[in-house]
Amino acid sequence: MWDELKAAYAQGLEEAVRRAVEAGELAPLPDPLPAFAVERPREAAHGDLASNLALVLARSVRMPPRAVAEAIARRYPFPAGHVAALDVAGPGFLNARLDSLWHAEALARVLEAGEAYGRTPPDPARGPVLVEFVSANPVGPLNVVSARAAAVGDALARILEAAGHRVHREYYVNDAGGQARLFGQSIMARVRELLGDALSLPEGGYQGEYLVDVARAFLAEVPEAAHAPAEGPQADAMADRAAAFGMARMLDGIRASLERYGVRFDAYVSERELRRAGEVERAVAELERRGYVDRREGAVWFRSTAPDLGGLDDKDRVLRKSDGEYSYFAVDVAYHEGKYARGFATLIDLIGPDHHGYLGRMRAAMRALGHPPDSLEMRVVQLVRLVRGGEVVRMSKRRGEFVALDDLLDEVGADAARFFLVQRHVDSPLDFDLDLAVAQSDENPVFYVQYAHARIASILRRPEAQELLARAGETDLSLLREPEEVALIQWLAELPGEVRLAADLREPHRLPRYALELAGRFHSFYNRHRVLGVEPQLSLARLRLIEGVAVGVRCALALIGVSAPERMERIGAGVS
RNA sequence: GCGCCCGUAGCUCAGCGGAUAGAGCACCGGCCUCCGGAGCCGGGUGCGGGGGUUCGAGUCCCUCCGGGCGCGCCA
Repeated sequence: MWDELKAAYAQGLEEAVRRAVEAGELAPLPDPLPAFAVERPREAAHGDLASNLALVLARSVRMPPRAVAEAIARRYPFPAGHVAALDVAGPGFLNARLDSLWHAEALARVLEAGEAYGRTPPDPARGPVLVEFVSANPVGPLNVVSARAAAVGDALARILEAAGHRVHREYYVNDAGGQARLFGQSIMARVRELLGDALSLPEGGYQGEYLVDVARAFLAEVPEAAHAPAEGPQADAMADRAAAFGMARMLDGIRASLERYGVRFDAYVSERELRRAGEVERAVAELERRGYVDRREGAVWFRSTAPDLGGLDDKDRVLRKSDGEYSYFAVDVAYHEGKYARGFATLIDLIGPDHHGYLGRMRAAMRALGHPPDSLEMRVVQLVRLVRGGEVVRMSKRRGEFVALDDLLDEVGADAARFFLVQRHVDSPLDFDLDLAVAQSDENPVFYVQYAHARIASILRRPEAQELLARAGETDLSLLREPEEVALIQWLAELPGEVRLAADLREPHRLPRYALELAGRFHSFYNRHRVLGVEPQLSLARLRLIEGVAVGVRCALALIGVSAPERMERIGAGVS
């Protein structure tokens, strides 16, 4: 909403410059003026919009910036847009103040748009975006880093959609290869344990106790597993069956957890299926056809350091190991190539910290296959530490004492989990304070925001409010002129820009912050001014204002998958 | 050693090259006959160091210091 206004202001300023030049107050300037900025100042005292135009022009017209600014201000074509006043400040900024008509119009637009506020209609000219996230190996329940990836990835997808992109959410299932085999062997070790042998897990195997249940179920499903040898080809075959069985089971659990969490994928893509469909061979053959493959030391290599690949990678990568197996990387190349083949223009992967550094080689591969390397993006989702009572909670999947997504949901609920996990910049590590997340207090940001919404709902439910709204004709929103009212409207007007920025920068954490600020401004307003019990016209305008705030809260929370309740249960407020 | 990320208030973190760098928590003091006090208002300290680019640098470049991560024919 600010964008149009900024553009109008910029235009007005350019016009003012032309007039000043014609009047001989400024030296002649090139036709398209040099680039200058129009922005929202951080300080309210600096007006509603500020421009550095005079500072930019100072050098070429050889005048002090303030003098340039004054010349421009004198020639500014009022009335234009909704600028009510212009003044020169600081080193030569041109600060504009808006009139209350603009604020009234801004609020009216929020109310009119309702739940669609802040959303941009899809632009068919832009290619669809594929967001791949979580993609945790199906060897156990999701841990908290996956929970973070799920919250962030889903929020990012929602934000991109709101910004007018077509989005596809995908989970890549690593259900083949070395880890899968190890997983199957770990299950078989548990099977033998159930049959009375001492537990002997393979080197680096999965230690989680939950595999005992998997082993029991596998034994029930495939009784002959009891007679499988511990080693040899038959053992391998049985381990593969155990792996497939166990992974299917784990994946079901993962899907159920995600469902509880409110995160849905459009597709789960199986590595095993990719291999079976021959996509890996095809991708490797295509790289070879294009001249990026070497054979040496018994292996097949991707020449990612080839000079025409732009130095994206610093080392060649193995595609096919000397034992004849494809590397993880080769399969992933095939997977990514497939994403383009399916028509996606932009690929965004959320990856774990252990995949850091993976981007270069994958971009090199995509470039070798003829795709623009910049169209593949990866964001590292950093670690999460759970903190309880000021102490870090230790977690280890290998040792089986993890805290799973399900445990987190049991403890704090989906709203708090998602809000907290999205709140921070993805690539910085996050400490998740479990006590704070369940605190029924003002310190808890989720409650702070949800409370603001419930409070508004509560006011709107009151009979006096209902009555006013019911017989309301035209509401004069320009009655809203108190600083707290203006501050709320201006912040509401920021939402569309904030959504766009969050989409462009791939930074979902902006939305929880936005919501927090909105709630804060609402509480400040509410504490200072009465909505009901003032004169009816003003009361009506304020009712519309708080409706607008509720819309803003709902929109912001919806984009991160957090609910906006109409009521909140007061804990401990018993009958008495 | 090479590469990437990070270093902002006592703590957790924001900060689109702009003006006097902001929130929350913690600490101190105020505010309910009144729409949900799960709230509001006030109080103070900081950009790791040094160069550079710029009218202007927390933000860009170089360098040093400190911390994390990566550098497999693992996935």
